Amino acid sequence: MHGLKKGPWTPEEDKKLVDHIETNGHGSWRALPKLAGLNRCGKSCRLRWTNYLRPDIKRGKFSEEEEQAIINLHSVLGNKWSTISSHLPGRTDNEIKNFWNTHLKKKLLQMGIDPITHRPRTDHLNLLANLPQLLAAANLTHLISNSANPWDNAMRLQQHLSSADHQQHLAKVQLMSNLLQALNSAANPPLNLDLMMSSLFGKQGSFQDQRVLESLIRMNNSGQMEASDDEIGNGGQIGHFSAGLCNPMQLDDFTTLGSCEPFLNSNSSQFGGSYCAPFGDYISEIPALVSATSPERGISSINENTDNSKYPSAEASNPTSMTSTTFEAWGDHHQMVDDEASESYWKDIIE
DNA sequence: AAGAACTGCAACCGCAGCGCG
DNA sequence: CCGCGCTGCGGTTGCAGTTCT
Repeated sequence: MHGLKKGPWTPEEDKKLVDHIETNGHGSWRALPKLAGLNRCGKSCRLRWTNYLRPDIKRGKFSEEEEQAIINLHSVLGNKWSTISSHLPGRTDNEIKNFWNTHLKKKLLQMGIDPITHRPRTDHLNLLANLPQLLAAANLTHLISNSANPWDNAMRLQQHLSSADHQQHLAKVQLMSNLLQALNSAANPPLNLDLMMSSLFGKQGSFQDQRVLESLIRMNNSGQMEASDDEIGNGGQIGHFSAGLCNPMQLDDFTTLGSCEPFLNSNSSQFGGSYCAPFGDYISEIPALVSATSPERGISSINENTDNSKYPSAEASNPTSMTSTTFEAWGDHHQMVDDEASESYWKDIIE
């Protein structure tokens, strides 16, 4: 039909719509505009009502709990905004979609998490430069996803963030990252391991700490870490590793990194994820946020029980080719009770 | 102070699914 | 089974408000 009004609604139009629906219900949306005396299409009326005028709509900022719920639900459901909104009373799919696109997506990206796959990003190879964020994400996502009830997450998160122990680990990681930037500088002299160990970890440095550092230094001194032109152009970020590092022989040097649990968290060994990263085991310790599958295929694979190879493979280098799920990613034998509770919780939601 | 760039949100568009004749 | 109309959904756009330069 010609001449139908489009664009923002006026208060008068809103009133007409509300009055009509309150007295008659919406009935057929197509017929409604005529009955209500509105020069709008039915679709526009429906949208206005469901996204804005409905009396049960909750307006205002999303709470931490809602935020975590959205992240968890999105990791399982993908962009099923209406399904997600059905689990958040008073929130519309449009509002959640907007909130995701404007806030949560950016937040996850900043944490080094791919908002589509909910896994740590592998699209940029300068992983070391993002180590602090990745590890923070690993710790955070571990907290988020190990809860049987997502509403508990905010509390857990808060407790965790105040943990001095955790902050100490992050500080170490930050130091490591900074150190590696220095390693990658133009001067690049051979390095004194003992000096660095004492600087970084004091006399308390563990054997694991030392092994990690040794590996990094060995890489540096043997010239395996190179800064790309792009990264130099990016203000001298730490160099990425040459593609050759996905070669198993060279990866041998990195397997020691898999044992650096102090940098991750005390339970990091439970993460059985397996995707290619220049750091092999080390990065594979970091879990997906919730689902290790991309949302597009996540639901159908919830019940799969694929055996992920421990080491990077060509297939595993493609995040979208992952077959493991969240629940598998938590994997192995640790915290089975929590994991099972979590799995059933999300299964319930999906069903 | 002014213009540019960015951000957030309401609204629109096009498509898919469903029910009905 | 097919076509049609309706509804709901997800992606995208447009614009007002805010921040930056």
